Amino acid sequence: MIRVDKGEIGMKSVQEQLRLMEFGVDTLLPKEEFVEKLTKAVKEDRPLIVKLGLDPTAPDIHLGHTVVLRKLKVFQDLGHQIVIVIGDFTARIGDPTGKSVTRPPLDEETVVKNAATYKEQIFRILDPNKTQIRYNSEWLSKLSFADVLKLAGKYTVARMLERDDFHKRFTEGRSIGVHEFMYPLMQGYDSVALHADVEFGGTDQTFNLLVGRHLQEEYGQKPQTIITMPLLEGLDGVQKMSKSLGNYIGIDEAPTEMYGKAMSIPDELMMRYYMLVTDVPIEEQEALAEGLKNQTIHPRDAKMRLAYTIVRLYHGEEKAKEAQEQFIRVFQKKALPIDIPDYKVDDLSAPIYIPQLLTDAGVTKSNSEARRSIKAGAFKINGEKCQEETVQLAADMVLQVGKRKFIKIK
RNA sequence: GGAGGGAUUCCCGAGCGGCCAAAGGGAGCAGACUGUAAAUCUGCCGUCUUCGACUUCGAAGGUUCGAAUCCUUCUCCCUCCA
Repeated sequence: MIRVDKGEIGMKSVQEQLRLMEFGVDTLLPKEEFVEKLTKAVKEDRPLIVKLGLDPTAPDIHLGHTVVLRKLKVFQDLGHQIVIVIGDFTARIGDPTGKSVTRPPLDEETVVKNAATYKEQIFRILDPNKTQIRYNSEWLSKLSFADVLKLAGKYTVARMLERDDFHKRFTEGRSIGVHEFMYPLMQGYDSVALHADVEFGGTDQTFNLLVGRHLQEEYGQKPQTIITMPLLEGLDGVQKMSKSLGNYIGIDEAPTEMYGKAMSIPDELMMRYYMLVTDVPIEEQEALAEGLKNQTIHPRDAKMRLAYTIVRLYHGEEKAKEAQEQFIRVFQKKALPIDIPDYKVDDLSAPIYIPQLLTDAGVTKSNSEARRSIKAGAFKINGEKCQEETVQLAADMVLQVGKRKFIKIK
């Protein structure tokens, strides 16, 4: 059983809490049961135990991951108890969700390392003093084979096969390891072990979350409420944000980088980003949406505020301001950025082969790419287009490739 | 266990002895236009100081003046039968 701090739950009415909780969620079910639970919690001044399970696979958190974390933060601010379960034990199987093949298990060292990185990044959103971190090996590794059999007996193969990805793999003749069936059961058992009142996840987690409900009932507990958050589309506006697709904004990225990336999201996604990855109050979001609709607010300005807000959340007010100024300077006024990275050149006395220099400086990936850029007219020296490959350079010259890559010769 | 099909450049996908660094599409990059949005048009899209050279078509060998294309072995994937 989980230890909980008391005393803060009654601060806001059930109605008010519900409004904040529900904003932006994909599904919350079952609703009435949750309202009942929440009402009781407020009355008894007993925080809800809100669980989020994380698989310590990819340790770098991007905005897509923050969707769920932001909502948890809302719950936390309302006084509820957040419990992050790091699936160190389940990682040995690998969540089969959405996968068409069996995932390779992670070794222990990687799991530990990833978990540490995770924790650090999670706490940039959640309050570490009010968040519990648990590892599911804590209870799962203690189960005997008999316990496991009992657990496995609570669910049927047919129901497992209802799950879309399993179903697909099964009908397509792809292999499903028996142990993969255990994954949802283990995740569900986490809820049992923690007596979770609520479990969060992405929409792709729905099945696993439901298994948790089922198991809790089987073990004589009140089943948890499940809340799923939408998957955030990436910068391309189509596919979900993910590192492998390169369409993400990492929460560790530099302020200007973050700001720029945020400005490049499609207009249609703007309000969605506001809703899912910022802390802008609901009323203000509604006002913005209204303003955009009747064209009293320029989409660019709304997006600038979004970009500003995102940077502010991870780097603070000051950096956000700087990033915004930089953006206006470079992209609206087409001036040079404030701090251009220096690049030392040993000998400026003779003309220099530019492609090599650009590649060495990390501005282009290869000499060939650099040559192409120069040919395409994307290369500028001090703002002047230059199509020569070998150029006599001087100190303090600013070389530019494309719109956003600059270096200053030293 | 048996029979067959396949593996091509970031992805999909043509090519099936020379004209192939390899069609086409997607993604990406750049230019114009803009609000670093969208849409559109244009160029690029293996590496190399590039009218040339070098390394690529699952891996290793072989045949040939010449192979992504033919042969052998190996690895992996798929389909059907049991």
